[in-house]
Amino acid sequence: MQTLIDAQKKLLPDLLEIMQKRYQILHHIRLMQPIGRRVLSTNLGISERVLRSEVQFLKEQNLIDISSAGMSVTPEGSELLKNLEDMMKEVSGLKDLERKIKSLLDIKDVIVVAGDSDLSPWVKKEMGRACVACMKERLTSQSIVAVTGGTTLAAVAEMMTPELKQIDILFVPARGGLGEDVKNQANTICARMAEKAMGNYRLLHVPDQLSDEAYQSMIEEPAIKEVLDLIRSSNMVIHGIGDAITMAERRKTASEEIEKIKQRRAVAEAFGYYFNQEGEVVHKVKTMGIQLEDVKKVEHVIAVAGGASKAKAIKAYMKQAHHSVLITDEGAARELIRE
Amino acid sequence: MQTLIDAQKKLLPDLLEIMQKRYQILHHIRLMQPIGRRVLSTNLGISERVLRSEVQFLKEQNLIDISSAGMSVTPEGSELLKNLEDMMKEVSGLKDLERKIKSLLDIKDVIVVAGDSDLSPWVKKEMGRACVACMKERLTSQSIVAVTGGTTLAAVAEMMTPELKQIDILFVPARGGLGEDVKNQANTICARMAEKAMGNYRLLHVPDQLSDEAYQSMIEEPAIKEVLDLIRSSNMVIHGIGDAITMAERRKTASEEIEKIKQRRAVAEAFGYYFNQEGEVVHKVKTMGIQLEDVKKVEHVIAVAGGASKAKAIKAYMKQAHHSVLITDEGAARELIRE
DNA sequence: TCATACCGGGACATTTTATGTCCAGTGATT
DNA sequence: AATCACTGGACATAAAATGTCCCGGTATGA
Repeated sequence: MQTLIDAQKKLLPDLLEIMQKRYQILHHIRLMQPIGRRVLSTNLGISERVLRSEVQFLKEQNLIDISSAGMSVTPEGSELLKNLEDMMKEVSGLKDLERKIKSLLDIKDVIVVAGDSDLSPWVKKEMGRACVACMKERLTSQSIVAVTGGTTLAAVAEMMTPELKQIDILFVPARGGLGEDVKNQANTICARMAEKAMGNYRLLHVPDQLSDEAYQSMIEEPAIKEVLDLIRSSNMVIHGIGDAITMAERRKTASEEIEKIKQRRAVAEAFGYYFNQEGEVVHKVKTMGIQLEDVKKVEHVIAVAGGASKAKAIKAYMKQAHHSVLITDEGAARELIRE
Repeated sequence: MQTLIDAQKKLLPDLLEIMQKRYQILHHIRLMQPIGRRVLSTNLGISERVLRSEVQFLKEQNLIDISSAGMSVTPEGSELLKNLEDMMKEVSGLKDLERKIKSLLDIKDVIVVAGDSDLSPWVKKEMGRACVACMKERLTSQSIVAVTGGTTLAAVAEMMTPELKQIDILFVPARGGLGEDVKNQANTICARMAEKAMGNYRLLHVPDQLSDEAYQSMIEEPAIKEVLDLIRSSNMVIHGIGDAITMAERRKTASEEIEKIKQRRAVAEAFGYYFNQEGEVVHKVKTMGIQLEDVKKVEHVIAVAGGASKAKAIKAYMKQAHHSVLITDEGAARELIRE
């Protein structure tokens, strides 16, 4: 296939451009459906008129439906997107990025989606979609999936779709409260994801701040203990990666702790752990649930994080996570390579 | 790969058309280089102006060179042609033809090139090129290649190129004089092919008509004997297939022999043997060199013949040559299947 | 050495296609 | 009922493709 694409690049570069344009349009429609021409055209940065011509074409090809509510892709269009995804990545150089980053960070697998989530919010959704596809590839029957919080994971949850094959999936939050907004808490996301996947879920109801005694007694609670056991026996973990300072500040972290984090030069954060540039743990939020050493034993670990601003954090975290799959975006990927 | 192309076709319905057009242009340029626009455009049946646009494009892509002598393909263009050959065949249905004919005639391998050598003379060249490629695939070091005469074989010789790998090839004529024009005699073609291939060759200088005694004494000649031994130990035979009557008439065949050939319903001819519809030998020209039973023992036998008019002959001959590889053209192939 | 035929490429009219611009009609939502 | 975002028709205009003509250069053969 590689040779075919290379040959096409030489023999019809002009057509490949058109193809990319149409693919991108279809892609965006799927992402934002139902959507109107105006919004879409400004989003894609092309004039409304040319979008209109293309849209008409896509409609004639039965790849999209057009209604008064806006445009949306047909099953056929969806199928097409799936079939062309790899090739378009190849054409646009994303595959190349993936290969480079995989060898640069020396990790299991890398998926790079187009765009930069710092600049365009929809890129997160795209990462979410990629993550879901990645999950489905790796899930076997009777899986327990542990998820963390964060806006990126929220996007993953939003893009979740029910599994067609009869697979029982149980979603659990990876760790207890880390001090986030309700919307971005692991519990919320866990429930949302399970709902979208038509799977089951268990939650971990633990207050953020706990005295040691209370902590010990909670652990002994049968209801809690059961969930904790499930978490520890999960065979897939999906988590985000954050910039250390940003995360610490977003959470209601005590100022002395923030000081400590800064002093120890933490750059990355993931499921409550803070890492320095070398990938060493310099701080951890005290809460129950999965621990770093547990994660290393989990079969599938998928890290999702994008945006040029997170490149440094990704690099640092990945230094100790060669076992993981990384899902990121073009912005972060290019930044990673540039360094 | 098919799904990829199908998907591409949905996004770009005329992709294949354009690809085929450009491929065909490049292809023809290689075949007829150096060539000018006018000749090429009439040959391809497209207007000179659109050819000009395409040619300009190909030049910009560095696929062809343009000089005052005409256009010729660059090494890069040549590489591209090679890479795309299989796929273009698939697209244009030639691969399909190959498969059908292979099973229809039940032979080792079939290569079909585009066109009909009855209608366009350059198709012979194309078969020649295919034959050369086929030879190179099968040749090992230290090969002896026996070739016959005929215009088709002359085309093969013209398209011969030096072997890059250090392979010693010795060319010999398969059989002695069969009564052809000097230009199409096995000796001539043998020498030409060796020259083009930068290989060595031996010739077989025997008069066409010989009395039995003279024949016997010639065979004993050391110089002749040596060549005959080489011929019999050859590991590749390249030959054409002709229509029986046409061949008999072209050669200075005695009228009583022609009568005999006609009476016995010969339809095919190859290296001096005449075959009826069932593939049975009904006559043979008496000359030295390789015999039919020798041919059956040769490792690689390649038959080259094209043109709708030769379909019947090909079919007949192949009935007793399941061991051979057939190189033919679209015209003959379609005719073969139609029957 | 010269004539000739073929070569590429410049120039421009003409046709076809793509794009810009404006706006009418429609269905859903508030 | 009013509003809003959506589609789709219409038409001018810009751009690209194609047809047509011709020129100067160069290789080839007389």
